[in-house]
Amino acid sequence: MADLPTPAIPRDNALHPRSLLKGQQTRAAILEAALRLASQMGLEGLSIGTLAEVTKMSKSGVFAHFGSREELQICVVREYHAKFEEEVFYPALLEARGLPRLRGLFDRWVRRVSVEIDSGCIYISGAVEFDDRPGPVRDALVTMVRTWHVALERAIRVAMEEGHLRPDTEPQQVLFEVHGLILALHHDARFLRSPGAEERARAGFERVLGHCITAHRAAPGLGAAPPAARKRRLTHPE
Amino acid sequence: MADLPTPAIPRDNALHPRSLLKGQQTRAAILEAALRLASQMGLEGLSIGTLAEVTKMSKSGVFAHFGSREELQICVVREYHAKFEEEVFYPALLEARGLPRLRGLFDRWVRRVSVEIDSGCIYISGAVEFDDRPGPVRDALVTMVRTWHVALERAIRVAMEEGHLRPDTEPQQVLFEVHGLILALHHDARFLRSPGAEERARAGFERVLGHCITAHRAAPGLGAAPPAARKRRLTHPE
DNA sequence: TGCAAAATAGAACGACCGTTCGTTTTCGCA
DNA sequence: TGCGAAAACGAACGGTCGTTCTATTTTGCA
Repeated sequence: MADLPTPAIPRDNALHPRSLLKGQQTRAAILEAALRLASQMGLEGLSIGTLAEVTKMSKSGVFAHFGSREELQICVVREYHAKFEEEVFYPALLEARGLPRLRGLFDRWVRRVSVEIDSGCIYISGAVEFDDRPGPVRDALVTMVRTWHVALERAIRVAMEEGHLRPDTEPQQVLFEVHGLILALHHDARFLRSPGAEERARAGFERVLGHCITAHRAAPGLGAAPPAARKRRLTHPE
Repeated sequence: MADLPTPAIPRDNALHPRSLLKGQQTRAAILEAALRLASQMGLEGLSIGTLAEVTKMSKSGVFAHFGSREELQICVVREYHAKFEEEVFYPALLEARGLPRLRGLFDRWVRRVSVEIDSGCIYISGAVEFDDRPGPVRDALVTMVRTWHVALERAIRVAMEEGHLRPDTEPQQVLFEVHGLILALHHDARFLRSPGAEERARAGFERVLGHCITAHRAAPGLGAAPPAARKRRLTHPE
């Protein structure tokens, strides 16, 4: 279950060095536009016609790259996952094991949702759109979110092992509450457009930690990066 | 700014006693079906054609009662608000001022979201669907959610006045975190379908309260109902 | 009981949707 | 440079959508 099955990228051809074959690079361009569109209108609001307009292509031209709207949606979900990995997960791995890394994960998560104030988080909107619409799109979404949850839970457990969090901490409970803070941030900032949501999310995080932290004032700082961050990826459960 | 302008109910005609005029009662039936449909498919997924099938009417027959799809959506939002008021807000007013009432509000809120595990909360799904889609539907949603937030915040303040919560409690912060717990409950139960979400939400609530409670063990109980619960309604801000 | 008004039906509209298919253009490589 | 393959196009199909319009039925009350 290592990772995303990289879809149909032809072998690293030794001849055509770094330039993707034409098809792949327009496909990438379409996907980028689709990601932007889906962030605004939701995965269900993503239409091939609009996508064709934005990319200045014909509907059938766009369509040919994915074979069906559903496949397109799934590709968008995977693309979002990759971006999320890159911006939130990987950078946090460079911070010291335990509490600093956990803080790093949350901090980048908050930042991402805040940045997305006018673009929308596909995990969150997708969860609502597909919560009772079975099918491969829903499955892909669930897999991605579960992956992220597992990664977060692991970070919490590591913080316990390192002695930063009390041994009686319940990782699932902490995860639940922290995720709630992010959802509330998304709701208040994006929907209600009430200011101060980001600070409230951060304050809430500190309060959640305050409950299970051992060394009070363990300097919220960023310890020096560990010598060699092990190459690790988010891996999908099951 | 008292309340919902009761829409177009003809004067309580002394002659046709309790039976609504035919139009009003089929309108009510349509609205009920619409509420059920919108809970499953979201406000955007609500279509007049499907609604006509469900109610065994013609599309134009359904349409005539609302004049536009947008009006229908707004009516659904208002209907949901009324139900929410009835099931969550009013009953909690019968409990003792302060902490008991606050607990009552949260308890019923949780119960509602849990019951809705297979029906969907329109406040939550609507917030995601309309977070960047301006218009009267979004406005109606925001108004309703704000109303509920104000009511909750007032309950928190009352608990402070009663001395149940520490005077340095920040009502907005508590509200933010409690709302996050509900959103996480909705997400985990409905989307991830992970068991135990309800208990985690309740545990989180107790932990949030634990931070600002004064008299530890103030018996989570339900004090006798106050002699005369003042007739109060959720009133919309602004 | 009868008549005006209200409620419902039914057909049709234009717009957009995802998808198919045959053609034309462009690309990648010998 | 030229040729086969890949990519993009453009028109069309069947379907659903919200909405409009004109009949037809049902209702409420004199």
